Amino acid sequence: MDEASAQVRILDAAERLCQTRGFNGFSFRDLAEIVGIRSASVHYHFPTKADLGKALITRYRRNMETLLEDMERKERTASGRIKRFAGMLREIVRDENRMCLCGILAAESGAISAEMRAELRRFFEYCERWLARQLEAGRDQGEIAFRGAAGVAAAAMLSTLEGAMMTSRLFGSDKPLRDATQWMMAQFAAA
Amino acid sequence: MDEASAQVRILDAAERLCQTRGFNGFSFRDLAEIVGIRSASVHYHFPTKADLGKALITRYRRNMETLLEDMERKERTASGRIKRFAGMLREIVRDENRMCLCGILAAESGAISAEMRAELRRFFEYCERWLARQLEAGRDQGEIAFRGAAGVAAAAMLSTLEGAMMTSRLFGSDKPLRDATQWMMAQFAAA
DNA sequence: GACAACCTATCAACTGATAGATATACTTCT
DNA sequence: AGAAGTATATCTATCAGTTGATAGGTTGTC
Repeated sequence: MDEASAQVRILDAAERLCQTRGFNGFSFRDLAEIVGIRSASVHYHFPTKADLGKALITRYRRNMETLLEDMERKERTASGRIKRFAGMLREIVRDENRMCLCGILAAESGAISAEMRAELRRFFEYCERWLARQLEAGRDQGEIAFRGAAGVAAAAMLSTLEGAMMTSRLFGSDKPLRDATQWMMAQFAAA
Repeated sequence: MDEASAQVRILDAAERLCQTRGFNGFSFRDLAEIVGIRSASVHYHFPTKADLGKALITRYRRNMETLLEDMERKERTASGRIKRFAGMLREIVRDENRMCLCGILAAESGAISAEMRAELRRFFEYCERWLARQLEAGRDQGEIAFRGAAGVAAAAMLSTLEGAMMTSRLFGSDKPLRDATQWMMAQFAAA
């Protein structure tokens, strides 16, 4: 038996399916089949699909927050931390050609609930703030160079990575994402 | 009455709906209702949804090719042409918060047919080649500066723009895309 | 009379969602 | 300790609505 609770296993299955097929690309029955229960039991844990979607994003964001905060302690240089962040995204693409959960949901943002959208925004805002913090720290250390506001650069960075994930997925290779990461790091390299 | 043929009006409606809700976010009946015919008639023009999707991408790509080739004649500087390209994307976001058709389909690429995916790749390859050509022309003129292969820079550029479109859409504002465009142009500005 | 472009009518499959029964485990009371 | 009650998590069965798709009839034009 799987040790994890049904709730967790439902979220795991939903996350993977959403990352590969999009939010409208899987059903409660798909989840039920994977988890090994009936679709009514999935509804017991997440009454509506919007509830499930919201829980999905919240968990994804919290997990990302934990990972990034851990990284802030463990990785010494700012550019190292940013590279590791990009590496996390690369792992997602590598594993079954998945897309960032929030990236695919942002693309589908016209087809999801307002609550899901609000939660999504929080994810992007958090990532941007984190990246901006790394950029500023790197600039203070003379390790990273850039002109203009750190926030704008961080947003552009995130856009580049999310966009490159999409392309990588489409071409079934992590090369576009690797290239984009390298190009981007070069933009921020101190002269 | 609308002058355009039913086929064109179906594609117009499908394009808009796909850009806002994704490929799984609209039905043959949605299209029929907008165009003012019955869903069976939509199937007459496009037997399956994959057929429709493929036609959608092909038309979008051909249209983009025409626009970009025209632009190559009309706009004198390379940076001007690239800015105009970004401006085209901005217009899409501004108009009902739409997303680039091929961007949203790339995000959903796990949920579409192999034929659609192949057609999608052609779109991205074309855009990348076009951007790379502009970058090289700009560098020759001393108007644009960058290190490394033009192809890699062009791919990164396209990723940045597509990613920023996603973010703009999510936040319901074209500011992220505007900021990303400006940041990107600054990266390529000749010193 | 042939063809293109539409129509009506219908299909089986799938969708998200609900009502209500059942089983199991933990409290609480005698 | 044992009975009774309660909460949680699952089940079966079913719903109405939507989906992509098809068969076959109708209309209008060259």
